[in-house]
Amino acid sequence: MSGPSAIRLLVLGAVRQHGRAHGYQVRNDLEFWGADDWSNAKPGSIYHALKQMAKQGLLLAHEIAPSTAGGPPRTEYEVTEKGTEEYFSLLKESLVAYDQKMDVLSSAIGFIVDLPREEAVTLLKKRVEGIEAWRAGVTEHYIPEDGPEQLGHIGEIMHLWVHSADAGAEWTRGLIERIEGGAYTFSGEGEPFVGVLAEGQENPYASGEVHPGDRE
Amino acid sequence: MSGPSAIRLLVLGAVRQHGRAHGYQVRNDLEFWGADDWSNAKPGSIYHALKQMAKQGLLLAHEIAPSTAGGPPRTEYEVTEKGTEEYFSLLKESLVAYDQKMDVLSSAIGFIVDLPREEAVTLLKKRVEGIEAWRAGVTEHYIPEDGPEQLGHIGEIMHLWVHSADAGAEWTRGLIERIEGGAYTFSGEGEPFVGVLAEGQENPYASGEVHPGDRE
DNA sequence: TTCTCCGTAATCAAGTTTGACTAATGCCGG
DNA sequence: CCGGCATTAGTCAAACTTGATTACGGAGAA
Repeated sequence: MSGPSAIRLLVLGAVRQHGRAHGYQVRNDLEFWGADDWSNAKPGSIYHALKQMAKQGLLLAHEIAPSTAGGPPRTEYEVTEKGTEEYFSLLKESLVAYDQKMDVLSSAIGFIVDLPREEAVTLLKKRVEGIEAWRAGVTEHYIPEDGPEQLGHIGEIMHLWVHSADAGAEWTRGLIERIEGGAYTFSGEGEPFVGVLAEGQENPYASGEVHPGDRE
Repeated sequence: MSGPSAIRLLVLGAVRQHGRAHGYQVRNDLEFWGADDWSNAKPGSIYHALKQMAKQGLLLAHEIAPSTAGGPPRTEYEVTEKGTEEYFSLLKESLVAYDQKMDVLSSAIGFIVDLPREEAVTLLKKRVEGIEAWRAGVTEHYIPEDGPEQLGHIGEIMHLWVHSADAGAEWTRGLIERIEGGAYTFSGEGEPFVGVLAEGQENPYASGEVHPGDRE
């Protein structure tokens, strides 16, 4: 398992949308997305990912003089060509991979409009097929042997996974429909939707206030 | 977020079912459950959890002479009283916590029969309530402001989460019904279902062969 | 002016996760 | 009897994650 990682995609995508961004900017964007809630987009992970990807040549680091607004000297990053390749590869993988890892899928949805509309649809259809194949495999693998119910309550675990796989497939089909129906603005279709905070814009979802129902 | 951890519950529960177990046994049980697929129950994590919990007094470690069947000297573990407390506390928390963390829930389902039937039902009902509260909070928090659709395709992420929360609630309701309908054997109801490998029994789901649909 | 608090930006140490690796023993064919 | 090879059991370094902490400058209070 352990397919593509959510932070890498998130960080790469956030930097890319800015053209050039420093860690704090990325951190703010991801908070704006709510990604600190539904993925491991915590400060440490973000800065780590930035450095790591810089070391791997996916990002180019520019050391910048102390910022105009206080704080330690900051580093700005830019996505390299290799980074762009990695970005699209991660994005496509994440859309197709059936991992039950919602953070990865969520991240990919956030960037899905970076693809051409038909490609997005194709990938999502592949995703549905993947889920169906997985479902067939699992039910066959875990049920028969000596007839069902040999598993006792353990079977409920499989039940849970299958149920939520079905829900995932259903949601995906809905999304495909909406996209085919013309929703949203995809790559090459004019003014893209920008999901990042403009310089100086306030973050309405800034941390501190916890959404109701969240546990600790 | 970051509620209860799946490995701790899994390891504690596995050791408890054996009465006394060494790491490899636990590792095999969890593989039998498929837990290495749907949770981070990899060897390193298991041995780490064992040592950690021994240090914390939840497990008692017995150093044993080299095993009868080859390999390095092994350590057997036993759950202490404090460990039992932790176990039930983790189990209950995991059943109720609405984290969208399926590994935690799956682990808890595996041990749910360690609770009395009515308590299991009560906890699951609390779980449903929790999901509903979360849902209400999220939809309210992320939708209005300046009317919906301000989010563009980003709204699809919330859509996804809500959709799968609904699926989770539905599954939980189904389970409650089955349990109330008399399914499975719970604590204090006679011969319990044993979900571990007997000494020397072969593991039909031993690793190597990947289930169809799994990615890498 | 000086002190303190706040927002910005990033680092750090402690803990966790990973999967490849080691090591010891028994089994089987030649 | 001896060399591989599978099995059993566990270790380890490298990578990742986390939350607390540091460091800096500016705004306002005293």
